[in-house]
Amino acid sequence: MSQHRPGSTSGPAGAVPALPDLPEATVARLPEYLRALHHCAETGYETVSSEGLAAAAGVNSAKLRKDLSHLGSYGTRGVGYDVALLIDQIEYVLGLTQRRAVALVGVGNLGHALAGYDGFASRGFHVVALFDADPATIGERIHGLQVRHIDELPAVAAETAIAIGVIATPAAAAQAVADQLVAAGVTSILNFAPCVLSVPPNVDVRKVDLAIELQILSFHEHRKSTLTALPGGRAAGTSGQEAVGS
Amino acid sequence: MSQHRPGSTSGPAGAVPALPDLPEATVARLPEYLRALHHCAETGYETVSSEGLAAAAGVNSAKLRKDLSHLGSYGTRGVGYDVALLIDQIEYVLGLTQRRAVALVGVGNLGHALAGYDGFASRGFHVVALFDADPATIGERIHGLQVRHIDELPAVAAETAIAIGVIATPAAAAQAVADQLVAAGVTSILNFAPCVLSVPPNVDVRKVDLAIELQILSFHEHRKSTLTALPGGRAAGTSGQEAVGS
DNA sequence: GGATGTGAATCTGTTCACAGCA
DNA sequence: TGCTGTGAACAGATTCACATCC
Repeated sequence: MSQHRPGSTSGPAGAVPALPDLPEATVARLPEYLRALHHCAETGYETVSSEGLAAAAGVNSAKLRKDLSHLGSYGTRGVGYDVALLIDQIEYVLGLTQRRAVALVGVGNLGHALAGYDGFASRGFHVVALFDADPATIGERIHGLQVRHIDELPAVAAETAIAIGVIATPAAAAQAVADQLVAAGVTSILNFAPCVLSVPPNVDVRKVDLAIELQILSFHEHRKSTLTALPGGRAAGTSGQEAVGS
Repeated sequence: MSQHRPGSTSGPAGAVPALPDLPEATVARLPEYLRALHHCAETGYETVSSEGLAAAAGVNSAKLRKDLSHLGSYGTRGVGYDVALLIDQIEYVLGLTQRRAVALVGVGNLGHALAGYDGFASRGFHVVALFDADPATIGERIHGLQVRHIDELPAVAAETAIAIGVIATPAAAAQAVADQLVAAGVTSILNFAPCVLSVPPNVDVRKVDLAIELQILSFHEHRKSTLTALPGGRAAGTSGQEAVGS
C-alpha cells in the first residue's frame, strides 16, 4: 500500500488532498469505473470484486486493480471493493465533489443538442451559459438558457467562474473562440470543431471529432472486407478479440 | 521503404491492396492527417514537409513520419510529401474510396443533431436511415429522412448494405439496439450511449461518451487548482506542455 | 479460501538521431 | 544542403503471476 499517508485519512474528508499524479490512461478510465459503480449501487450491491467491476466497465480485472491501486485504494482482500467508498474516492480524485460550470459556444446543430444533453447535468456538470456569434440566434431560449453574444463572454466569466468551455462552432471560428475563452480565464476546453487549437501550455484541450470516429471504423471495415476476400484470409468471426481501443 | 511490393503499384489503382496492419495509434491519427492535408490542398499547397503537416495536425514531425512510413509512404527526401498523392493514399487505406452507409438509431436530443451533422457527409459518409422505438417520433422527417421504427431495421438492411450503425439511444436501450444491428449484419458500431456493449468478436465498437470527456478535464482542472494552492506548487503556466492526450 | 495489490515481464507507442537520398 | 525514412533507445501501458492479507 504505497500511497497511504500515515495518520490522517485522505480523500473526501482528508486534510491534504495530495493527488498523486495518475497515469493519463488511468485517468481516462476512472469515469468509466465511476459509471459502472453507480450502476452497481443502483442495483443494490454494497461490495464488488475487481472481476465484477471490470466486466461492468469493459476492461480486464488486472488493469482495473492496477488503476485503483494508484489511488491508494480501498479494497479488502478476500472481499472486494466497498461500492460507496470507491464512488466517493473516484469522485474526489476527478474533482466532481464540486459542481463545475460549463459554458457552451456555438448553438448550431450540434451545440443545440449539447445544451440539452442530460448526461452533463447528471454527472456533476452544469451548463451555465450559451454563446454564439450569429445575431439570428441571440436571445433564443434553449432548455431554459438564453443565448448571448460571444462578446458578452468576459462579463459572464467575471460573475460566474467558468470551469470548462465547450466549442461547438464551425472549424473556421474555433480558434478565435478558443482565444476568447482563454482570455476570459478558462483553462479547460472541450473542442468539437474539426481543427487543431493552439493554446497556452496551462490550458488543457480535449478534442472530440465525430467524423474521425467513423473513419477509424471505416478502416477496420475496409480491412475486414479485404481479409475475407483474400485467398488465405480467415473468415470473419473466426477468432481473436476485435474490440477497438477507445 | 520496407512496405513496397516490388512490381505493380499499390494503392488506389494497385492490384493487391495488402493493407499492412497498422498500429492502432497510427490508424487513429490518419484521419487527422487527412483533414490537415485537405486544408493544405485548399490553401494551394502541392507539397508539404513533415514539419509543416505535423504542425497542422497537432503532432510532432517524428511521429508523423513514422506513421506515414507504415503506409510505405510517398514522400521525397529533400522536398516533402505530395499533397494530392498522400490524400489518395490515406483515403484508400481508410477505405474512404467507397461512400459508406450509416444507420442512426435514436433520434432524441443527440441523435437529432447527428442526423444533420455536416461533418459526416463531407467526409465520405452517408446517413441512409434513421430509427427509433418511440411511436411519437416515427414518421417525422429530419433533414430529409423519415424516421422508421427500429423493427424495420432488417428490411432496410436487406436492401441497403449498412456499413456502420450509430447508437444514440438512452443507455438502457443500447444493448438491445446493438443486438439488433448485429443481427442485421452490421459489423461496426459507434456508441454514444454511456454503457458497455457486448458484441461478437468480429464486430468493432467505438464509444464516445461526452460526459467522460468533461470528467477527464475536471480531473486536470482539479489538479491544477490543488497544485497552485499548495505551498510549493508552481504557478499555472510556468512550464511544460499540458495538452491532454486524445 | 479468496480476492487484492504489486513487482517483473511484455508489449505498444514515442522520441531521438542519423544514414540515405533528392 | 534539406528532408525523409528508420534503427535504436526510451517511456508508458498492459498483462502475468504470485505474495499478501482479510
